Amino acid sequence: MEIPKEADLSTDINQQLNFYQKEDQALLAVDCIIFGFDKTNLKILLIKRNFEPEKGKWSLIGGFLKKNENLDQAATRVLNTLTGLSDIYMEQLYTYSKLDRDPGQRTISVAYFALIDVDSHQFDGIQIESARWFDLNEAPSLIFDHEEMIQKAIARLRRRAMTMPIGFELLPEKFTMRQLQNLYESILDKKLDKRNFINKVNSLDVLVKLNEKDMTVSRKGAYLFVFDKEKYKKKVEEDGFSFKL
Amino acid sequence: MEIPKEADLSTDINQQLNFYQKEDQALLAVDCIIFGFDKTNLKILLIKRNFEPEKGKWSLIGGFLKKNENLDQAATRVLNTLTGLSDIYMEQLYTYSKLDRDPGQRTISVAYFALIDVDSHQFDGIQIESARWFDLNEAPSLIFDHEEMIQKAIARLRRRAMTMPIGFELLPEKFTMRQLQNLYESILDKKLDKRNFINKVNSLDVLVKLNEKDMTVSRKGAYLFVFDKEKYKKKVEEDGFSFKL
DNA sequence: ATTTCAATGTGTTAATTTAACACCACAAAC
DNA sequence: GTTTGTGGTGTTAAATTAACACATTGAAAT
Repeated sequence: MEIPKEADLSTDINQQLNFYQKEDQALLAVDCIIFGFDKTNLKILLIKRNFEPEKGKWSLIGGFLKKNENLDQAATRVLNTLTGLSDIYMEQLYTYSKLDRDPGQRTISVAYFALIDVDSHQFDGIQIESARWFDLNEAPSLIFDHEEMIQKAIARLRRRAMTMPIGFELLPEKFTMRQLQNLYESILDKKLDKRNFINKVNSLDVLVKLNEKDMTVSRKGAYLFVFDKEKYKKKVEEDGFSFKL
Repeated sequence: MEIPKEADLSTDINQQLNFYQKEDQALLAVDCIIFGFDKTNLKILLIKRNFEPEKGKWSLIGGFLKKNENLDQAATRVLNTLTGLSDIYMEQLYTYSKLDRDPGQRTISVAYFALIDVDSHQFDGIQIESARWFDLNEAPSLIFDHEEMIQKAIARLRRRAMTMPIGFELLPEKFTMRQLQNLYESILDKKLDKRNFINKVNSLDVLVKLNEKDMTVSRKGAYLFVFDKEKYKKKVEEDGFSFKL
């Protein structure tokens, strides 16, 4: 469906009628809160803005909705354009609409959050020359309402992590128990008991222990695990099983 | 902040610069999922559309975002205009952006859900001549993606009801334990054990039992309770207490 | 006056879940 | 062969949740 520009309206007789033509229009943006995990810490990806307004300040990556795409597509496109990444877990978070949130022009922004494994995905260097990973607590101050967005994203991530197996989006395919626990400790921002954690994870019965060790992590090495997506799906369908950590 | 029309852009030199002027604009709507409770059943408020497109079909109440208001204000205004109600619990739900979701014109819609007590709030009759409360399972089929919105709203309401004391927004100030339980059973769509429910509610210690009975409800009558908002707030602040039902 | 009825109100116990807790094993470095 | 850092493993107490049944009330019907 076309959105005729205002100038086109009068000549728009053979197209779909425009029932709402006297209503105000607005600029719609998407901003992406990108969480990453580097086997130890939870991080977010920020860029230094290279355009006005607020050029040179740190911000979330973002872009504008185009007339021929929906918001999910816009968020995916923005993420892909700036990082080269595709096939990433993304979820709509909240829509921000304060009148003066963007001094450049009245803009409504739909925030998305994304989860990626820092180590497995190498970015195309050109696209991210001004991008950097920041530890959650060490992030610089950001433009507009981007910090508010991040706070909400963290809260959402926490809730999701407790009830859905999205944590695995942040890990490489093979991971150690300790890495998984580190991830959850980062997300929840609290220490967990090692034995209770393992017991709990094992009771969910959706991990497969490999006959393979990660030797980089200690003298002794640590067994690697993979998340069994199929088994998880089957459980959800059959027993109405739900991931609760 | 003004949003200049496209036609104004060339003359817009004394105003704020428009950095993003070549970007597409879009029409932004808000739609409200209004939940009500009539002491027995959970209901939603729908209206028969009296304008094109889809005139005569049932829909959520909705309206367009104006350039001088944010989305929360738009949702509040829409609700107030159509029902006369103000001071209502509202919460942003999700933003819908499928390209052809509204055949009238490409429109992005931000859904809000609202909670009101059916009996305490009498509507101004004129504004709602075409509005009706429907039982959740008896709702007619709706225009656009409004049914999808309702499904999401129900899911959100369920989650909220388990962790925040928003249920009380749906009840009159004074209510019986049975009404409270009916409400939760409606929201969760399952039967709860009477004694366990009361034990749980009492253990939260945020209700005050009045020396007053609702005699309409049975021969014997049932004690009335009120939710002690102050006590609740104090608990949240002091002990980090969280409402968990 | 007695009975009926429909709804209220009230506690205990078993089952499950969660939380607390400590020691040995291994392999590399020295 | 001793030290060192990390991995790996079970049990018990505490807290929470779930299951469960019967007496009370007061109006209405007889």
